[in-house]
Amino acid sequence: MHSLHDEVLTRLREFIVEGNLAAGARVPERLLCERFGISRTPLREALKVLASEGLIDLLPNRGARVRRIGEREIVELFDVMGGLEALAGRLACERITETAFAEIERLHHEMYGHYLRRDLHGYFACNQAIHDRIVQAADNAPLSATYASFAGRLRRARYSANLDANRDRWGEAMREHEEILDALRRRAGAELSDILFRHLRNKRRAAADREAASPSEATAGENA
Amino acid sequence: MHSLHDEVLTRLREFIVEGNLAAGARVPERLLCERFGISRTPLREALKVLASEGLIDLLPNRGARVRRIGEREIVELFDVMGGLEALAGRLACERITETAFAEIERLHHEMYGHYLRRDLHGYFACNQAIHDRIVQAADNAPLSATYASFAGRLRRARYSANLDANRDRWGEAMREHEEILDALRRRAGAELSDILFRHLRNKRRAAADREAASPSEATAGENA
DNA sequence: TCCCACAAAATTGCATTCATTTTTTGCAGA
DNA sequence: TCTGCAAAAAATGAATGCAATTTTGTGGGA
Repeated sequence: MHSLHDEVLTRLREFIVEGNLAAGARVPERLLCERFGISRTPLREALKVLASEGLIDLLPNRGARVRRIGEREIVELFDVMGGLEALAGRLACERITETAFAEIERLHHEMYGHYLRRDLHGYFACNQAIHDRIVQAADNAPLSATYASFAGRLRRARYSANLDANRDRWGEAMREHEEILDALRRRAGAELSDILFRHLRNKRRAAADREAASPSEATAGENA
Repeated sequence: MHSLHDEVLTRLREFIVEGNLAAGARVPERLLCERFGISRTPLREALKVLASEGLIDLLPNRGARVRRIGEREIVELFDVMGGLEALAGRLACERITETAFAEIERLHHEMYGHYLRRDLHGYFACNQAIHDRIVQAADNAPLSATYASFAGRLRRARYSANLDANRDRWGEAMREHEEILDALRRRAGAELSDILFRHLRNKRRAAADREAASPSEATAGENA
């Protein structure tokens, strides 16, 4: 689709998710119009959509502001992600093909290699790939879309459970992934569902701990 | 907020969810503008949002059409609802207050009364209320919003698992609700989560069976 | 009768314009 | 210097205008 609105929507979403605008900052219509080389109409349409996605707030007569995500909301978003992954795992157990499972297994072993070599970057890439593959294997379009949307919101909050700062958690996460693979191999849906939710919970806890240790701008000035 | 856009969005969403527009039908901008007494700009903004919510399709240069929901997608939506309720149940076990639980328990007994009296209408009202209370008890804003959105999409498809046509299912559903209340009472999160997902699965299956028995316009002409 | 080409009408996407509201600026008075 | 207020400037919300695309209607030819 070569719709101007859609392109602006995608680009603006990317722009915000990537954190190019400070939290709480005004989203300057005029400036963005110039940046994208369009008039206000399509930009405003995109803003309404982004607001419905929860990325920005729309204050009546006061324009759009990048949504400020507080501690509380991050916890809530993590829990929803956990619920969605739990669902994905359960559905994946019902539908996953042998080849798709083999691919996840391969990624798992590759990830283990990164773990042994203490290669954080490679580990994260595999980790993300595995979770994405599980969602893909669930083969449920609305689920995939919702998952992507929430992942974007969390990414905007710049919350990466940086294991480097919390090495104990790394081993724990690796063990959890062993359980994940095992449950998936046995196609134990309910079990995998439970493991995945707890996995996300632990990830959230690790992120929270890390945040408590070195608070970033995400928490500072939250009630400004 | 007295924003024209927001009011139009809400009204138009309601209008579509309630099924006032036939599936696959064109959404006539001009007509709706007159009906709502507004110009095209705020209406078009609302259309973009509704498209992002999955209620309508936006074809480039061809206007908006009410989204046609096929069998496949209904199954997918039911599964997501199941996943969301499963999550809500788990979170509710962690956070629910005694008074909130007591209210659900009361609704449960009231529902049981309707069941005994074969009062389908009262039964459904209580049933819905219980599920809503569980989501409320989860106390998670993004979850509540997502749940409401999916509920709307399913409602648009006019899928009510009409127990009247499938009396066997009624008893089964009632037993499942006994399990739900029991797990919630024991604050058994993982268990409740599992029961709720299976509960929705069974509801979906009942709906599908009923649909197979007497196919409505929702399935007829799906590939038109 | 059926089919296709072609022009008229309607519809869409986006830009521009206009009225209101908010925000900033400037200045008088304490 | 600081405060309060009024006017200017800017920004927002919505309507209108305009070019481009699609849809509809009609007539000619097979």
